[in-house]
Amino acid sequence: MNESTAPSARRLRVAVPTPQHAGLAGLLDYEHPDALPPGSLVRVPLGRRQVLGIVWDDGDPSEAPPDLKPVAEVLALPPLDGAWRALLGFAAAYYQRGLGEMALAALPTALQQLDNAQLARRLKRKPAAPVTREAGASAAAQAPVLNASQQAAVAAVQAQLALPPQAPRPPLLLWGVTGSGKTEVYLHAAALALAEGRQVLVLVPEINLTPQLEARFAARFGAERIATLHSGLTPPQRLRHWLAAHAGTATIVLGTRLAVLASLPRLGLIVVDEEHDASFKAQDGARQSARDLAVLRAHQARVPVMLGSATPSLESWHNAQQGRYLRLDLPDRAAGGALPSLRVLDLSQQQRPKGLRGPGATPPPVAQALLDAIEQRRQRGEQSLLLLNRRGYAPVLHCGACAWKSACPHCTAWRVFHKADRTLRCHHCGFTEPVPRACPDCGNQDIAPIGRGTERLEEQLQALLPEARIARLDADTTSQVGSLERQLAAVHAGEVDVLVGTQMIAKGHDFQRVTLVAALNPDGLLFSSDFRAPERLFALLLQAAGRAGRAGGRAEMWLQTDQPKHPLYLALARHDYPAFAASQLAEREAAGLPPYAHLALLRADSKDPDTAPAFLQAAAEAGQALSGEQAIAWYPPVPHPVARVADHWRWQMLVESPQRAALQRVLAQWVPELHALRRAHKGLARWAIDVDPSAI
DNA sequence: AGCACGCCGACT
DNA sequence: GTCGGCGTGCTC
Repeated sequence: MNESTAPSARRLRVAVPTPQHAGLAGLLDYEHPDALPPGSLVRVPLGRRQVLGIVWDDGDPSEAPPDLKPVAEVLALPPLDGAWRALLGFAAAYYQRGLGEMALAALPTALQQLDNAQLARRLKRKPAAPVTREAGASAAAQAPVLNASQQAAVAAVQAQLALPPQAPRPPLLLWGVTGSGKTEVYLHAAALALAEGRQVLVLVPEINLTPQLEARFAARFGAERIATLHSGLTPPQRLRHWLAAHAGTATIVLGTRLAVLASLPRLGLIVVDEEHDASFKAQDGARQSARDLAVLRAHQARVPVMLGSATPSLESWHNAQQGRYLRLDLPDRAAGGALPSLRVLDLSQQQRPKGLRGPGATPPPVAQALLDAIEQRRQRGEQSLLLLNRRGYAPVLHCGACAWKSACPHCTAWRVFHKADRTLRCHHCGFTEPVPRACPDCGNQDIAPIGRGTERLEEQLQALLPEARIARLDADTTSQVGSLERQLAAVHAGEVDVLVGTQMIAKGHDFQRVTLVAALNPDGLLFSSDFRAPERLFALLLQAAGRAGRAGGRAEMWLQTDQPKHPLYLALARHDYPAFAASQLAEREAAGLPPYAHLALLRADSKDPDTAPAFLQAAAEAGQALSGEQAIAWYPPVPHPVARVADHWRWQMLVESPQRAALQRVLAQWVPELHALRRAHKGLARWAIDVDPSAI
């Protein structure tokens, strides 16, 4: 045979979006006439459909299957670089997912529908030219003068940027309270990376927080070089921004957790703001932690990563104590004004406000002393912020005559009474019905709300303070687009005296005229079964305290509690995060929890009550039978804290090891067995492994 | 996961 | 007689 005329097709190994559950390795072989560089995006046939795939490498020709299908189309895009592929390869292995599934999920979905003609049209519409090195440097020069601690933090980034590639770069943990000037440090650090012609990735926990940070970056560096990436974008927007990052025309990429897997060919710096925030851990799909992947990505790319927080995660704090991270402290409130002083109100000692006394009366939402303080603020034209972490009118309805309660027929949960539209709503499955006029069981007319949500708080407070202008901010009042901005504008304009809301009001937004912040019932989180609950509570309360007027000198934070002597509140009153972290770390060590142990959770659910626990039991036995690893603890299956949701029974089992590597090895052996086990448990609806779960 | 094929109940 | 229920099986 004549080699020069025979079309010698190349064999390519392509990552395709086949979930690991399909039993395929994730890489499938295709042929193509020409060599294609790894990272090339291709359209390939898979079964009866065509899918987007990523060329991973040239397969070994000696083990080629006989009949390979040809690549259908090669997308006219620069290939994804080796650093990106290494990151995705690690992430897929670490979180026990298929490589193709993981890699394709990181690409904008709109990319899958585009053909090359459309792609060419999109690429032609180039955004404005990237700012030159000189412009980046001069922008930094216009920036405000930094205080000494801010300068030290920026210098740490500068030093790491100047290191030779192979030198170790410990992640930088920027510790500073609200108002200490973390954002200014990010901006200066970004200017340094931009001045070297590199891209900067900035991660924030929530979509709500992107606009204000985007505005700060745009004002400093120009809007045209910024691309945002978050789930609030339309598919075409998301594609446009992703392409700008991939092409390098966007030099600042700002987004939520999904942005950590963006293609950034000239990455020079990663910033993770509010690094402790639980939103960085995905609760679906591969359940990856964007903060952990950011640290890994920076390490692989040999670039600095800066994690910022007033209340760092215990993992990061521990890493700093161990010398693996470098802690940088911003001790002062740069914007002026001290943190508000904390006043702990012992609820058992407090007088009930007038008008809500007497037998059978609902417990008062606020003690008389707090009510007086709110009224004083109102008369001075200052604002108060009331935090109640429960939306709706009342968490449950109850019949006074029989035992009926507003249970959800599909979940092990109560349906919440929403008075505004007179519905009972399940916050787990969404099941909604009109409120019954009488008890569905016995016909009794006397069905009463038990407990209090923000809706009821607003109503009761209005009765106690008839002249106050009260507004409410929670998921129910901000569901429409633009309504959050509208309501925030009203608060800023001084049209509101008292703002009532869920934790939404504690995050990110500055309220200059607020001089009183009160947490009305935070005790629930003190005794939650979630081992991270105290950490979240401390962060939430300190963050709420930070909302109060940075300018005004007499801001106060009040806290209503039945546990006035609880160590968490005492540490909070002293603004003493290190003491709190030390006590939490001691508890974690004693209990064998992260960061002293590494966890993986196997979750399963089934429509019938028996299949999920039976599958997990078999999985636990299969795990215990695995060879070798000594340092692994296999725990028995237990029901999920909310045992049934949307007619599915949810169970989970925990695997724990003091060594991350040992856990990883055992998971890699275990997962193939789970695929086989799944086939033996027919009624199983779904199962998933959650590596480094946020709660157990 | 998709998307087929493949056999058993209520409808035009 | 068909439309469609989701059980089972495959995708280089």
